[in-house]
Amino acid sequence: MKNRNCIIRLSRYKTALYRLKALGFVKVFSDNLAEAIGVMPSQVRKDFSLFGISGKKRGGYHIDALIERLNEILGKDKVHTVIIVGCGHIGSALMKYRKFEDGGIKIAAGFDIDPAKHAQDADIPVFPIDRVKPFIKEHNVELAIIAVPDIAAQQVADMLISAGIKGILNFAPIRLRCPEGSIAHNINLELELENLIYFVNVLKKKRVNPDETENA
Amino acid sequence: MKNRNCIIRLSRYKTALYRLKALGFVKVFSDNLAEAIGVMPSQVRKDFSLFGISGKKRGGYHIDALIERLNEILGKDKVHTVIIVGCGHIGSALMKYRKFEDGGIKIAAGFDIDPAKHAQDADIPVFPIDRVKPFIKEHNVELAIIAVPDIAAQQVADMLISAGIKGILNFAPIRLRCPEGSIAHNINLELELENLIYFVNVLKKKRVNPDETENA
DNA sequence: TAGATTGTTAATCGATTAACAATC
DNA sequence: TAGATTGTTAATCGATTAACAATC
Repeated sequence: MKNRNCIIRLSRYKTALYRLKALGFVKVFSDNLAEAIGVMPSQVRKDFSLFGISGKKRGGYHIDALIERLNEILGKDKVHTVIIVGCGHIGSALMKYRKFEDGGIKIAAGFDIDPAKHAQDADIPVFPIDRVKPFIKEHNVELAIIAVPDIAAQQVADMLISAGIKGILNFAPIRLRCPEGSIAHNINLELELENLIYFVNVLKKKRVNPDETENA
Repeated sequence: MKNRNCIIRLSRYKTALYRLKALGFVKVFSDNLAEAIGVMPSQVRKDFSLFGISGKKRGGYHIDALIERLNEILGKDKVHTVIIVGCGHIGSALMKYRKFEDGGIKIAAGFDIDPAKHAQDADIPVFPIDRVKPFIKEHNVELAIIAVPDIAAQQVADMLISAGIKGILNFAPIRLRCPEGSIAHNINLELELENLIYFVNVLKKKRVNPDETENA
């Protein structure tokens, strides 16, 4: 169904389509897209049918139309404004992350508790944290990135949501709880690395003992 | 089975266990852990049985022993050395990321093509990129974080793997292909935000039309 | 003992894949 | 037309959940 994996695949199809387009292709078949992102052709057609995307039997899908439709589904047909709360190492790196801008995501401002981080006249200004609520309301911001220490994260999230934020991308190593009507996705960097370490170890054991193979 | 989700759950159990331990608890039941990370108690017991972790009927699991066992399974019973290739915004933020150090992950060095980034005497030194191969071999490094521009990422990955790297955590917005015996996990920041945007839009549609509800 | 909790087996659920009729 | 490709239905697969006997 229209679960997280499915939506992620839509993004990947889109990326692949931009590449094919740049290569001069005009239309594409489900096999091409399947191959490009590493799934079965029936998965591609299934995903598309879920969103009412149709091609032409024998003629495949028109790349331009498909990109446009995918962007529409993913909400990428308009620019989205995002604020970043917590301008430490991670937060300020994200403020300067180019792919956001290229992808129609506008980082409007940063907020931090530390006066040394404040920079009201910078390209992307950094304001004191107590300015975040009025800022959200004034600019109708719906998306926020949280990059504060873990102990502060839930409190910051609650505050942002009460001010009108609907979606949070959280880099603090804690799973945020959200009331209905808002949503948080968590990126836990240490967990990702820990996970990788596990699978590297599995790989190493396989080398030594190729019989006891288990799937990774 | 022992898939990615299962391993991620092990990490989450571990986090929850440290918290319970800090709160003074000594033993824990499958319900407590289930509650803590938001799964069913039978999921917890199933996960544990997959790794031969056993408790006492009626007595639950001993927290200290459980933490130790989980760390062992996850390979966290030893310190892991990691290098970072690409010391731009993201790369240098990760170099300073405290949670890695706290979690027994040692960032040994950074590497960058840009001489302006080099800092051979810094706390975590940054070397020219052509020093990476000898460095990997000399220090037996198996893990790398890639934070270079997307066009360079695959080439860098190939080079690292040929030098002995087994696991790559990739921040370039491209899916790395790896030969057998090595593995890459990809973190695509724009895709994460795009995904969040989609689910926020679903939420907003639900508000307007609560009937046509679909699962997020 | 009675009651609670594990460990495992069986049932359910949902997502992926295969198959194939429709049709260009 | 013959052959290729879609769109959808049915089959498969795997992961999660429920159930329950064992036992502390």
